[in-house]
Amino acid sequence: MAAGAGSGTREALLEAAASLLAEKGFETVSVREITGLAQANVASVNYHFGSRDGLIDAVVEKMTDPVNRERLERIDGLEAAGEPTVRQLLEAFFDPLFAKIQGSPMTKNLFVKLMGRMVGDRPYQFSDDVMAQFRTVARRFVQAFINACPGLTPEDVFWRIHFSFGVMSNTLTHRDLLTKVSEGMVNEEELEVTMTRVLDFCEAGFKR
Amino acid sequence: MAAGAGSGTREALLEAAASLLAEKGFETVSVREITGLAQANVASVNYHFGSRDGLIDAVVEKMTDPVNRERLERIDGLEAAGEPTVRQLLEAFFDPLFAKIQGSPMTKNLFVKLMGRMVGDRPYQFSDDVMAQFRTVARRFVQAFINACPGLTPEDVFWRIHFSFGVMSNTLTHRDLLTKVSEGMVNEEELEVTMTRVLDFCEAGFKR
DNA sequence: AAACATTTCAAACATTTGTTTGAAAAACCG
DNA sequence: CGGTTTTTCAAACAAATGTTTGAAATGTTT
Repeated sequence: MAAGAGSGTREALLEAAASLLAEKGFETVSVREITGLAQANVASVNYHFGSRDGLIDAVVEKMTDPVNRERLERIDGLEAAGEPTVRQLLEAFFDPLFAKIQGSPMTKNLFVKLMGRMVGDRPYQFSDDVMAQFRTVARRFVQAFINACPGLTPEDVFWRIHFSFGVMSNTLTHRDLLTKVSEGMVNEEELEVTMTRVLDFCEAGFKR
Repeated sequence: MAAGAGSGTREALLEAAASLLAEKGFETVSVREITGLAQANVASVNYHFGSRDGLIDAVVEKMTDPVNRERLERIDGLEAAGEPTVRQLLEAFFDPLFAKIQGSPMTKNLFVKLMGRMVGDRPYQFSDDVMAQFRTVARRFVQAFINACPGLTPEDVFWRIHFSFGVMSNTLTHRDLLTKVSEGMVNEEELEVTMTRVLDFCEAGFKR
């Protein structure tokens, strides 16, 4: 049983699943769509991942793992240097996501949407591993945000973090929508520009 | 062919569909789940609404129609009295939603989630009627927001409206999540209180 | 009551879903 | 090479999907 190396089709399945999940959400993508895109047999999903859910969990884990790891590194660095500001915390939390997005082999749009769905879609539930990881990250950041907002109650801070999450999720998932809806008033722009907009908006929301 | 009056099962189907859609999203709810909850026959959906999609469209239309109508009335009133502020516009846009939520025969949580999903879920597409209605509302509000933000470019304003939408959608759909995740730091609260939080956050995001 | 339209319902429709099977093919190793 | 494990694949599985059917039941009108 080879542990690290991928078997070709295994990787192909992961990649195909990722782009389809990004495009259509977690519930509506079928095994046959995935294997079709990956040019693999229908049974390969169950062979390599045990089940459809196993494949989805694998996709999610593969993306969240390095992101959450870097988030912890970033906040470590910030706290070593003093008391981080709200802006710094927002960047420490969201930047690793952008970095992963930018460096993705997938087309950017797809990857971005997938990331957005991971926080937005229900009733998809993360695996216990991923969930535990998120809890660790959350605890660290929540405490840091509270420290960075002396004028706000912890409850207030909690809600604003939640709101920022919502902005991020919605923006990642439906960024292209605005160009369509705006009837020419909003042009396509680089992801980085959009993300600065998001950070500006959220940072302002923490002011009191 | 009776036009206005509902046939009992017709109403039951609409109500059952609404609560199930709210709970599980647009894609995962089956016709048999709906008819089961409504205590109606499987065929009744196709008889009364032509198809599953027809039923979903009917549910959405029934909720969006009065909300969008009142939004237009509210902005009419505001503009008749002068130049509305950002806060007033946010309230004019979101209050009709809350009003409908509060007055719903459904349990609040379900209705709230359904409303949230209507802007958040993909790849659900509104019917052409509903879409046209939204476009009308959007045009009015966008222009008013632009007027209310002389320091911002139309593009900036557009994005911030989009962000506010995201906050609202995410909050409506996943409001209960925060209580679970916060590990006791955030208590359940009235919807109205949460909505004030949302408005505060969004209003701040429009400042420059 | 008779005639008509509307609504319900059990049963079956054809597809599609995720998963399993068992044998064939490929890869690996001594 | 021969033996073993790993991987592929066509076919079939049971279950669930939205939809259709045609006859019963109900309601309405004359």
